[in-house]
Amino acid sequence: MNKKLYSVEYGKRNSEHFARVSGISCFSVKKTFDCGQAFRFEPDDPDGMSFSGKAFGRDIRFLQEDEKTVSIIGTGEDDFENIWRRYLVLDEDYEEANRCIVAAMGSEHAREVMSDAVRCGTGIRILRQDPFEALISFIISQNNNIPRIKKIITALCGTYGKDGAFPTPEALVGAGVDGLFALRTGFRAAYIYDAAKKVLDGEISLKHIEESDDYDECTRILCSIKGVGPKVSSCALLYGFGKTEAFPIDVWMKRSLDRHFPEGFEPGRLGRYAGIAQQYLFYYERWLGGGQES
DNA sequence: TGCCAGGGCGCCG
DNA sequence: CGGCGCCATGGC
Repeated sequence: MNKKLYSVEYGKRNSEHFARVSGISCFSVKKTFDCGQAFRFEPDDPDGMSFSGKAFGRDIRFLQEDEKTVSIIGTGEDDFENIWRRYLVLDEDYEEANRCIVAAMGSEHAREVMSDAVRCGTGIRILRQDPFEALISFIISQNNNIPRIKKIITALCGTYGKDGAFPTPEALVGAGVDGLFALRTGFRAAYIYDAAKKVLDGEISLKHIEESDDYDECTRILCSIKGVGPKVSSCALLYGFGKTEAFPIDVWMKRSLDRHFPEGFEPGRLGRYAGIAQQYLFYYERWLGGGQES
């Protein structure tokens, strides 16, 4: 137990500070930032070895040096320890998670399917994003496609965020439903507004949700926001609040479960690894349907 | 050009 | 409860 999962060294290159994380397993920058969990990152090269974007109000770049080495460019030691280590969940043992996920399946067939999904998706790391950003982002995601989600979030940050950071609850309430609607958010404008207002007023405490161990209570709280149902709620809890037992089911996941587990699927068996398993299945389903059959 | 998108709400049986 | 139309928009 407590085995060392990575080591880190700091440096400076071209007047930019960086942290180089080495000896890490199951970390693909490309898969992690291209799998539809974070919407503010874009590849810097066609191969996707490097992604740049914004998180926690900072400009940051993640560079895949080799299979077991990732450089975080634009951070010193303080930000690495206080922000990026947690954001990337570097202390999660993904090799152990992968074993547990396969072992948790109830039949040989299910183990084979899950094993394929794990092989396909391994390298994805479930990011722990800012709670408010995750909540609003997944409200925007509903009945929407990933390119347009990104576009709306970019507009939101550019118009109402300070220096391009994700907007505060106060800024979004200040925008008003009309201001949000003007950014082409459509019927989601009122939902975004309601979420921001409930957080700003203190009717909903994001900190309380973060600290709560009662998953059902967290769900009830988030679902009291207009336009937040089981799916948006579970995504926010998984990607923004560190509730790794969350198992969001969207149209892709429905297809995956129908296709591979006609006998039924019990996310509860996966415990705290349900969220990772869900992301593998989601990625696997999109890969199968995305025309990359090679 | 239509169908679809990391859904949820309101209404109806 | 379960099904279904609708919501606003644009990617493909």
